[in-house]
Amino acid sequence: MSLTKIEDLPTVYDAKETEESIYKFWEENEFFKADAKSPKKPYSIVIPPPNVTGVLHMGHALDETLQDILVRYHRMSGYETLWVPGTDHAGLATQNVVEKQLMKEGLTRNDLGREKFLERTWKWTNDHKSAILDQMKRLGASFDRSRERFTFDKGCSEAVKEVFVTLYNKGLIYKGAYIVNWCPRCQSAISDVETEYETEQGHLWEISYPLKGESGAIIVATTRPETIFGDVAIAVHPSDHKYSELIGKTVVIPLTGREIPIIADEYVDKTFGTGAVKITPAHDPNDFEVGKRHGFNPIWVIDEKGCMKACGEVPSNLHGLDRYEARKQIIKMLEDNHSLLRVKEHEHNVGKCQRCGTTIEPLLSEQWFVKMKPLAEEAIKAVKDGRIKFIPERWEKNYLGWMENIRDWCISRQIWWGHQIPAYYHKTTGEMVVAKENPDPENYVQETDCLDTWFSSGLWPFSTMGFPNAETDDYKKFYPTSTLVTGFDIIFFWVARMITMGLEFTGKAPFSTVYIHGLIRDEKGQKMSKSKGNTIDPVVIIDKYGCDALRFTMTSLCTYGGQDIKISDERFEYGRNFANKIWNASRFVLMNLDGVDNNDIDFSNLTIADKWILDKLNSVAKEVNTNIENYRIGETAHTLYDFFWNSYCDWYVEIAKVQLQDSSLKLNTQRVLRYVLDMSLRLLHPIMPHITERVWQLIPKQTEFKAIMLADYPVFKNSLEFPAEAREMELVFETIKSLRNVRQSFNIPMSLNFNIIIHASADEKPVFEAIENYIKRMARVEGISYAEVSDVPAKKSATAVVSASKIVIPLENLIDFNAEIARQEKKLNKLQTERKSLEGRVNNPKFAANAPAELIKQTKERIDEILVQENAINDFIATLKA
RNA sequence: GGGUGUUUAGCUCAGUUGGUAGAGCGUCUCCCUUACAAGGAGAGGGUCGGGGGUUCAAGUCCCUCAACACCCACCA
Repeated sequence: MSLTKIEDLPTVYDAKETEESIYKFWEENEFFKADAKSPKKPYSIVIPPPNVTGVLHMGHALDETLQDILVRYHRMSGYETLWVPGTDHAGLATQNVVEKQLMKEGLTRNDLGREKFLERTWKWTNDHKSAILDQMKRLGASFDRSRERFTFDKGCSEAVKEVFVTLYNKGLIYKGAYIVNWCPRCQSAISDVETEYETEQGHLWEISYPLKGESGAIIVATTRPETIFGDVAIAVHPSDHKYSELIGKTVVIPLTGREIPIIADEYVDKTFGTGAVKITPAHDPNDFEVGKRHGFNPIWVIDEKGCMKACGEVPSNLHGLDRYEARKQIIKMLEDNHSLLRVKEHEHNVGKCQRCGTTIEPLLSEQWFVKMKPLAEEAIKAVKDGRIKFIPERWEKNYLGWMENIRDWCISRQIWWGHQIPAYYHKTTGEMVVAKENPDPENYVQETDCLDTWFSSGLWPFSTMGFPNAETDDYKKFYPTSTLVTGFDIIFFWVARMITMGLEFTGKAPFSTVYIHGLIRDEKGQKMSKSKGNTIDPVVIIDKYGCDALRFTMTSLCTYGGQDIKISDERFEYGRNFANKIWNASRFVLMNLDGVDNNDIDFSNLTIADKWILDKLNSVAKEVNTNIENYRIGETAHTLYDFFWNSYCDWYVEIAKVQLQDSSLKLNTQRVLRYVLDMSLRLLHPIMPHITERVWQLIPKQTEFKAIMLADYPVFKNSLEFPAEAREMELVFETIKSLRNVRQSFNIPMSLNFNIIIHASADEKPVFEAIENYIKRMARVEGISYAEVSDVPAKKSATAVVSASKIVIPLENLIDFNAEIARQEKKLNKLQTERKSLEGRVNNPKFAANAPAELIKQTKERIDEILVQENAINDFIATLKA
């Protein structure tokens, strides 16, 4: 890196310039590359692969930042760290994109045919495959691009085939006809988790089915009258007296006249609708079960496009009609026929395709399923026995609840873009073979269905490490992975399946911790979505505020409970301002390091301020390590912000300005300034990688590290503990603060330096003497003299009680003495209130009996302290009034 | 119907073994004090959703009610 002259550094931090050059510096030096042969202990994360069709959004920004923080922290903490990047082929999503392109050309995928369509989709994919990962570079992501993977690459295909064939051979994958969620737009089955329910205002139609051969009818309530042609029976509850006479009789379907029986089934709810249900096994999951129980053959009346089927069961005028159009027509026909008795408003939930929002059609069809129950057992156990831990813990319950009631997973999709199911059918006999390769391409054709895209993502933690080959260096070194970072919205889609598959195929939990963070929402708490137009583009934020500002702001908003995060554009000013603070404080330090040597701090020549900041830094290092280890990332950000801004900048740097004037202290002060800056930057680096690297490269020092990202992460050290001095510094702060308060209260201009008299207690006097220079400079004090605590303070003075001492500021005619009396009385009041409350406690015998001795001691000490201060204030007031 | 989360300063939210509340922004004063006005100094502001309980002591634990958000299930 080129070392810019300190004096040339701009006074405003230039994020753009910094981020570009710094990221390039890391990449060119291959600092992100992990070494599978390293003797260091491993830490690994696999990225939740973003869709190839995806564009970087705030959710990624948060997810990737958190991963990068963990990765950078562990890298600096001595782990051989690997972060595997990659993308997901996103079956349906990608297919839709390419189909849309074709549509513009007036083509459909069928015009091209499977092979040509795949060729085209591959081309599109190859053009876009890495775009989103390139965008993630803007986030500072330190993933190892040399290991970039794709869920549809060769290795992943191998893994998919291995897993599919094995599960099939174990009887855990089966093919069968079941009701699935069918998306008429995507023209494919989708899984249960891909179906989202929305409450809609609909209707409940009551339709009369006349009895065959006698008068009377049974009235059935339905929300979907268009399915009546697929009815195979009317069901009533066996114990429903209303209908007991009718069970076993035959009714006639209105409009077509087909005859169906009335049956009894426990499934029916006597209290809902009319208590009689039409049974349509081909188009309703519950009806399918009922139909199966009673041995009915399903009748299809709606096709894959959501249109009425052109079959004998459906009146010919409805053939090919869209389901909703057909519904209208049927209502009319039923009305004309006097079969429609009543229409009621009815609120109900309607399933929608997660991807396109189309109302799903429950459709009986032949699909492939994974038998989940047996697989789930181990996945439940692994979480229960702690092999896998969820952070925050409450998601465990969520996960377990789902796993314990898991249903089979429909994995086949009627699409072309994806892992084609490795099943082969004999061209003439139809015999099916499931195998990794076609046993005989002459005579066998492959199953046309593809797998759910989550099938391959479910293998991600080990397919990226070389599986099915368990002997690769990466697999041996980095599998199982350490932490999985993701949002709660894909626990079922992805996390649960990785756990299941990982345990089944590698015998190990694919990761030990699942760190679940909240979702990013807009300032009103609404989900961000393109359709709502409330999205915030991370790239825009980075351009405007800088990547580190984005990262810091988001990180600071993360809570341990994983609450959702509300953001708005202006929020990022927080991070930007902090970055600028770091920049300017660093500039100050760098500008004041002239003549400094390469030696470490001389511990025999430390001032109490030096000791205080070192002690503080030390405890911050301890806290930060603990917090990161425990996924308290937000607290980490707050701790570092507070330390750097409030302790280092506001106090230590100001004090250092005093010490730098003293030739006996200058050199060591420079070393302390440099050391604390260095360590602060290291502590901050995982959260704000660019600015810390940039500044760190400018610090003149001897170090074996080429970059801050490779430097040791600061940890707690006994040698940096100075508890006594840290406490003494409180006197400095209190003194200066109260003097500033006096100045403000009486509008004394900064230009006017006043003298003070310190009525110091015996044990505090030496401390005051040691800190005289700080007080003088930071509170603008001209001269300091001393008196006994017991001495009567001068008249016409403002006063401040600090600890056991009092500070008197003779101000002659400068202040309004009535105002000063009021000020003192207010303070007195506050103290008295506190004392009374404390005394009440101490005088309570139960408190004395039950409270810890240490607390009782502290309380008593505080009371004594207050009494001393109260007396002092009373003295002042008396003097003023005299 | 089942479950989870939220309710703390004007706004957005922190607050890990129970010991009388914090930050950022905003507000009010003052200040361009040679790192930083994206800054510095000072100030004001809360009966921690309501009610009850346990305890010497509750924002923190228990019960209950209310409002809001989300998840799961899905009765035609």
